[in-house]
Amino acid sequence: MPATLYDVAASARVALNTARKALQGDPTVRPYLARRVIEAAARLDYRPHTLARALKTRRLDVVPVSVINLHEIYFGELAEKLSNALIASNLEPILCTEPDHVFELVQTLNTCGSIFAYADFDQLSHPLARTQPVVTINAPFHRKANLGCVNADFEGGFRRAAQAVLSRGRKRIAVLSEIFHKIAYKNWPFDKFRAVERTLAEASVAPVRPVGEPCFETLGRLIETLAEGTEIDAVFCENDLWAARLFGALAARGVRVPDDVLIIGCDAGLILPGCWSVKIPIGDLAAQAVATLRRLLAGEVFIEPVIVPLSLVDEDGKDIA
Amino acid sequence: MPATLYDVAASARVALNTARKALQGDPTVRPYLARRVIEAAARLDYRPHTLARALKTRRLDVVPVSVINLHEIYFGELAEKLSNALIASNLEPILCTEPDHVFELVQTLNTCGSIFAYADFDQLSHPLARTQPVVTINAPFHRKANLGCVNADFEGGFRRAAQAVLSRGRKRIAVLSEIFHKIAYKNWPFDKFRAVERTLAEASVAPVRPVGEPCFETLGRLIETLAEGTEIDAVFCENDLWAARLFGALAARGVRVPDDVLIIGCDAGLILPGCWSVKIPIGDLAAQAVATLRRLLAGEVFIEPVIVPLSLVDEDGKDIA
DNA sequence: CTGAAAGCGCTTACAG
DNA sequence: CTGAAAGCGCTTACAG
Repeated sequence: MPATLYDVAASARVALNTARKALQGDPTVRPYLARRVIEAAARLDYRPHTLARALKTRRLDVVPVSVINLHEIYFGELAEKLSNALIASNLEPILCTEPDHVFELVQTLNTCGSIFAYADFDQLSHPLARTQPVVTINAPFHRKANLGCVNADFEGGFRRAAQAVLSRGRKRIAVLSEIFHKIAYKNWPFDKFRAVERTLAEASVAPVRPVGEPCFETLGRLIETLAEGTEIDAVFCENDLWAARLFGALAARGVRVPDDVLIIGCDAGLILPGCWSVKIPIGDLAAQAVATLRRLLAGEVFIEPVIVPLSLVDEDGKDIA
Repeated sequence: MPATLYDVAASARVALNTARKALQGDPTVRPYLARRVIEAAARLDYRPHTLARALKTRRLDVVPVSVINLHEIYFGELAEKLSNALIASNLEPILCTEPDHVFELVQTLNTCGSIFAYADFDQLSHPLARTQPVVTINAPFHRKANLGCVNADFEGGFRRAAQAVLSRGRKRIAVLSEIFHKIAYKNWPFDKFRAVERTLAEASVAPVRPVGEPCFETLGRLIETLAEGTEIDAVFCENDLWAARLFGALAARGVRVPDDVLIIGCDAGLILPGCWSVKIPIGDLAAQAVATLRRLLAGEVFIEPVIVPLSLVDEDGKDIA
């Protein structure tokens, strides 16, 4: 049975409230009493009971963090960085994989705010913001009380990446992405590859893609197309893992990277020789998200969206102009 | 202000306790009253207050899960699978990146058990097991009350992998692993590559490695050694990411995979053409961990360790004999 | 500056 | 089968 505040007070021979004040460093407690209390607490290995406190104060310093797809390296790293940033900020992170689950938690525990790391949850995050601060990461911005918003600048990042590819004289440019294949032109707000398409269009370069489809959906399809003799000299991939798979498939067929085909991945976990990668500054996203949450908790109501820039790097992590 | 049980009872014109029983489906409540209560609860959008309940029952159905290094694909996937398995089992997962943090949570919230997904935390998990069930994943087994243990069979898996490599006639076998380089022979319990070494030794094959070192620490070092003319025809890598990096470095130098060098990765996230990978059944680990926790919660005190087998697969995910 | 009382929302005996 | 009372461990007025 762990010691309660009552035990501490009894052991220090003071009133309950005095014990509490002493432990919270309230200066209105006489020093010699405070000392007695603190010693008693140490002796009894007293720890405040978070539940009881939260029940009374109606506030648990717990922040549910919704991060889906933890098996993807981007989300895993984001979850880790968010956790660390919250702890450093004296908040208790609770990672959830299911966004609905955050919703439940918030209704049922007295959480103090939450963070959503995915675009598609307006219908969850907005009602939540009526009760308490919510920060979204890479979700569309809405000007709304208690709602913060931190976004990576996919548009700018991929525009610059496309320009860099064009500036190297590449004109037969393809996109390999299952997601873009599925949701292209569906008004998805963070459509990396639409920025690429727009940039190509401005340079009057038509992307290489299967007739009637927005891009290559599978690696097999892309390789097939190459084998049929269609020329491709650069490929934007959904992420670094797909970039590596493409690298492997090309290497197995004797296609040289980057001489024949330049490969551009994303997320910077793994950049193979000659490849490029668009780097998402995950640590910055996490830090900005927690900073925004802090501002909301401190009472700010409307906060402008925070935009975090991306960069384009080579295999050594060096910036590419 | 959310509705409380008191509100529901008042609205249904029954006593507090009757309302509670009705909501919990207690058959001793008269049906017509139960109906009134349930309707009132629905009308008021009542949700039981988890904190208050836990304060009284001294039991929160929350399971802290300690998973470090979430940015690594293995841990990310494990965290995700554990979360899903716990939710499916009606327990509330709380993911923590810091193991010490779990310790704090358990002392401070009334959690009902916890899961540690890393080997090195005996000094945390064992004291915890005095209070409540603890399940470790890939940690050394200790016969101890309230302590469950689920382990992947690294020894067997890598032994079979090494045998498969030998059976293909490869004799110049190297290991590329920063971790093994650091902790080899330090009694680390899940030393994948020690199993490889033993298997080679039994076949009287000496591993290829820098003089006086347990293995290659960096990719650069391995490539250098190859360039100097040392023959290597198979490399065990720490994981699939390093396998891919090695693949890339070899491809850039015109070395053929697997003809010249066979690459064996681990974790099966990413297997490039011609490579092999030792597959850790993460879903099974998670399922077994939750099942073990359930048994401990149900009152079993001593549980034998659960061993989950690994498999060796090729780029298509097919088993290799 | 200190201490006794009420109450957060629930559950658990227990009396009717 | 139903309902009034006590209490989980804290905090928050408030009286001394």
